[in-house]
Amino acid sequence: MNDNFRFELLHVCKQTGARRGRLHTPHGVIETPVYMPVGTQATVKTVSPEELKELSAQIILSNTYHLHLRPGEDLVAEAGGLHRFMNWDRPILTDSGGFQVFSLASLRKITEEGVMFASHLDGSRHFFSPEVSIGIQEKLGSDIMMQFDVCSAYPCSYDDADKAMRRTVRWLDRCVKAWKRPDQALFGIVQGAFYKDLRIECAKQMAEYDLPGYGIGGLSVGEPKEIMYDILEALDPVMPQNKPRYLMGVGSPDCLVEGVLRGVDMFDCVLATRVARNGTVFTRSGRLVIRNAAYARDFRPLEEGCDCYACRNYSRAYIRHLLKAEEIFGLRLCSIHNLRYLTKLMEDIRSAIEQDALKDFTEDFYSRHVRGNW
RNA sequence: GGGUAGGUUCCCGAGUGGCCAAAGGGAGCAGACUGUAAAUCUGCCGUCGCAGACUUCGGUGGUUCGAAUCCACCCCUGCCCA
Repeated sequence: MNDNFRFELLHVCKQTGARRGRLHTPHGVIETPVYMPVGTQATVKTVSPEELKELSAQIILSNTYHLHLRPGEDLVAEAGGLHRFMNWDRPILTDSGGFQVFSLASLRKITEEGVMFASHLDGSRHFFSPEVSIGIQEKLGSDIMMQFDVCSAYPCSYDDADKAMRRTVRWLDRCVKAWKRPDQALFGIVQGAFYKDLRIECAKQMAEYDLPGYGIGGLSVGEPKEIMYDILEALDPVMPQNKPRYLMGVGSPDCLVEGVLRGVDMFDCVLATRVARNGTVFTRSGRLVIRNAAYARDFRPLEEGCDCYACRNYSRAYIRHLLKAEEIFGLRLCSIHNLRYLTKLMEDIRSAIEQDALKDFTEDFYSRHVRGNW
């Protein structure tokens, strides 16, 4: 490919094999492993770009399907592209709409040519194909485009997984052919559901395209975590060492740690911001349902020692009050905290890798979690 | 003082003889959430237990096999008139 998206593998943790890398893009460098906040509709819900920078977000996601429906890629292009439109000058990754084929399953029909959607907004019909998705993403002007893929569910029969994986590979081929702009990267997406042989075959086929990076899709769709970890372990040795690996839609703090341990470089997840809006925050000792009555008179910050804007200035009792009173500021404070929790977690992970101490870090991470989940 | 409309489970508010522990909201409590159709969704919400039992609809006393619902008196509240 070109040098716009050079990936440097800076260091491999001697304790764990985890990767410390650096991905170059036209809008700046991304230190990996990285967590990417999700801004589906050209905004990370409740959080401004300035706030995202303050909490050290390096890159954010946006979404092809959603922006196509509203406001439309032509309008975004007219605004000068997605970066200018939303006032975010750091890298942007756009998902292809493939996930909406999965999550809006009741509203679409898939054929080899592509997918016909009934818009979730007004029922109008929209056809997506590899070519259409790439065309939209080019108009949006994201730094990293994702291929249009077929994400299978859990559970999934071998036959269905096999078909979805092979179609995804064929669609990658079409995406590659449709892809024109050298200032945009294209990532393939490894599918194959929960079958290691399919996953490995998919990864090997996609590696031949020598893309700037590769996603791992179709995980964290309801399967037990151990199954996801198994798949990641199977993929680690077969995915290109010199390219970033992006585990799509993951995740919770513990899944980020486990993913890095298995060779993943990039993550995105709505969990942090969604859960924040629903009254739960991440802490080093596990999740805290901050809207619960237990915190009504707790005047400590969400997390002692956290450097985020919420923790520097407000108490649990105040934030709980805001949430109970349905004040928007509460949603913002929880979102900011959760995003900062994850960006800080990744900073610490990067540092641990550099020091060949990610195993120690992981043990410490779990020793703090009183509840065992997240 | 007269008239009138009312007093229902934390609040609002349905219910006007049995299908009522009592609709529906709200509040409260808890749970879920992983490439965002999510500031959403689900559950609990008189008391104790599995079933079931028990105590409730302003108060007291009646009518009735049976009353939140009918009758009498009393207490209280809103509005109108004096």
